[in-house]
Formats: sequence, C-alpha cells, structure tokens
Amino acid sequence: MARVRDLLEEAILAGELQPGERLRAEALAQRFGTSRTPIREALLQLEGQGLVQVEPNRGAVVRTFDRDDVHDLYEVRALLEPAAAARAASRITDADLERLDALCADASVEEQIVRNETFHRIIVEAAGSARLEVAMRAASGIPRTFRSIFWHDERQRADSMMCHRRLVSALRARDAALAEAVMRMHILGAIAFLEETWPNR
Amino acid sequence: MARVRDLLEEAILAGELQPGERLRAEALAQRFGTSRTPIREALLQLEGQGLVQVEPNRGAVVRTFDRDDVHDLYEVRALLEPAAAARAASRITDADLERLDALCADASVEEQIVRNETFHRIIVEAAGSARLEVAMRAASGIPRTFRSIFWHDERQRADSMMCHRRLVSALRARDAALAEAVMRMHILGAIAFLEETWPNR
DNA sequence: GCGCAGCACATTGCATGCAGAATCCACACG
DNA sequence: CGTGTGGATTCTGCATGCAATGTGCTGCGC
Repeated sequence: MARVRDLLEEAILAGELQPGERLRAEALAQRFGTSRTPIREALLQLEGQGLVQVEPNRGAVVRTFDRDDVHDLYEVRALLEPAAAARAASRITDADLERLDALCADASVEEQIVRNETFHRIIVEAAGSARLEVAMRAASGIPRTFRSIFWHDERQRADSMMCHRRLVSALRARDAALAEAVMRMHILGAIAFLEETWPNR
Repeated sequence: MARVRDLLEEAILAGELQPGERLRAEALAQRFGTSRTPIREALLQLEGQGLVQVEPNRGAVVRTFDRDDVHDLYEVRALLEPAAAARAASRITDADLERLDALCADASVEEQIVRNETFHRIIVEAAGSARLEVAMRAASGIPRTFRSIFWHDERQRADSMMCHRRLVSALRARDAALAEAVMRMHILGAIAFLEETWPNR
C-alpha cells in the first residue's frame, strides 16, 4: 500500500492527476494493478496530507488550490521552516550538507523544481523533530504546477538559488540564527512574489 | 469509518488504550462492532495525526511519548498557535468568543483538561486557515495523561487560566499582536514548566 | 419545451476469505 | 543453563462480493 500511496502522491504532484479530478477507486486499482482496498487506504492517507479530498459515499477528488490556498500554505511554511533550519544547523550531518550542495548545482527549470522539494525536505528531516516533519508534510504538499509559477520567473529563480546557497553555508557554519533568518527571508520572499504576481482577488 | 476513527481517537486520548499498547485489528473490530477494514482505515488516519504507529506487516501500536516527544510537540505548537491566535483576532465570531468565555469558568481539573483542548481548538479553527488546522492536528494530539502534568500543578493551572482569560479579551479587542504574544507566552510557559518538572534526561 | 419522478447504473463502504509474513514456543544442541 | 532452529499459530495485507448510497437518464405530466 505504501507503494500505491507514493505512486498516487507522485501522480498528483506531477500534475498527472489534475486538481478537481475525480478519483474512482476501480480505475486507480486497475492503473496500479491492485484491488480497491489499498487504493482507499492510500486516498485516506493523502487526505491527511491535504492532497486529496474524500467525501463519504461520494468519492475522492484531487484537491483544488486557489490563490488563497497557496498563500495559506506558504504562511504555514513561513512558520515552520525557519525553525526547522535553526534546529538543523546543530544537527545536520556532513553527508546531508554534501547532498544540499549538490542540489544547488545548475540544472533545467523542471529539474530545479524537483530539487527544490528535496532540498527543503532534507533540511526539515535534519531538524530531527518528528512532529515538525509531520506538520510540514501536512502543510507542504501541492502539485508542482503551482510552484512552477515561482520557478519560471528569472529573478525569483535566481533569488531562490542564492538563498539555497546561503542556507548551505549557514548550516555548514552551524549558525542557527543565520540559517533561520535566511530561510525566513526565502519563504517570505516567495510570499511577496506570490502577492505581486497573483494579486488578491 | 469516521465514527470508528473518532471513537479510537477518543479512546487513545482518554488513555483507555495506553501508549505502547498493541492494536490488533480483530479485537478492535469486535469492540466497535465492525469488521477489520474500517479499523485499518482509521488506524492509518490516526497515524497521520501522530497518535498511532503502523509498521507494515507488524501491526499498529499506540504511540509512546517520552519527555523529548512532549517537548518537541510543544515546540511545534509554539510556532503555530501564536500565529493562529493572531489570525483569529480579526476573524473570530462573537459566538465563538462566548464559547471561549464559557470555557474559562471554574471547573474540576479533569474538566479543565478537556476544556483546554476545546479552547485551543476553537482558536485554531477561528484562524480560518485549513493548512494551519491540519498542521496543528498533526502536531497536537497526545493522550491527556501527558497534559495532566501541567494541570495538576496549582500554579501552572492558575497561569494557564489567566492566559486563557487574557487571550479572550485580546481576541475580543481584535488585538492580533496581543493575542499572539499571550499565546506565545502561554505555550513557552508550558515548555518552561515542562523543563523544570521533568528535566532533560 | 420544461420540470420532476422513478428507475437503472455506477460507485462507494464494509464484511469476509485466503495467502503470506511475523511471532511464539518447544525442543534439541552446544 | 543459555542459545538457536523448526513448526504451529496468530496476525496482517489484499482481493472480492454484496448491500447501500448516490448519480444520471428516461419518460411522463404539465
């Protein structure tokens, strides 16, 4: 079932299953070569991650995101991730620092969107707080198309990469306050960009 | 199934099913008068709330909480709830303010533990952020015995009630900054008490 | 032509059977 | 007396059938 859940999650994040799309158990079961039971279980788990909406007796749909949802989500990230970065500063391993470094290398835009997710996930995991991790999981899942808004803007992309590099050096220096500040700037910057690009109502 | 999940959740929070206790599907199915299928589904959902640990092919247990887990949990709350209070200040309805007021009335210690949960839940819901709500749900579930540590201390209990009352008046005055500050003090106070009462290691 | 009732179909929710994994216990061996 | 191995037993994970709920369509009345 974990396999089915991960495949489903990936299909939603990748936009293969689009927001608003009805998720019929039988169809998904055939697609993944299982029965309806593991599908139901996966859908319930993904509901807990905010990716899917399940209504009793009416089935599941991929959750839709409007501008306010995305804004909402980034505000929660702005609360959690700076704290994660601060905690990570004193705990992150050299191996993870290497991985973060590698993720800062140049790449195509599509590649960067995926790398960005990995980058942030490594930091949250390095914070070593199980609760923080589940809270982030609940808060951060969103189809990549919604993030691509940020990554297709030249300046915003450059800003992000700069923040990432500075984050790595702050973490390497074990400077919790700096890591926290950079992460906060990084996310608040994204919110500001969102508000410019996609003004409220 | 929602019914089964809520009953299970309540049984865990109430301490009826104790931390570490093995949760066998068949036994729970009999207890709730259903089959194993809805039980499995409920367990998976509760895993997303951090109340249960499910290991593939090995079954589910009520999650155990040690001092560090509780500390961890309160640190995440310290990040989320002040922001929730700030948002709630401009959105909370008069009806909810009344309910909060009512929850501040004197009551037995047991009653206060339950009321405290309701009090905080109302504020988080009043914040009107779906993501914040699920993040809090992921972060805040814990059997009540662990909270009773706080509520059985005379001074800590008085402090908490004072914070609650000041929160209500800040919210009523629509003072976001004050509500946020009071909530932060409330939770950091709890953390400080935890560190005094149950020192690290 | 429009709206509503009733029916047929699609889909979910739950119970149950079965295969396979994990656990437990007895017994043999060092 | 402790340790390891084999088999019986328990339990989970999944597939499937069936009942119940929801949906959409057809045809009838207006």
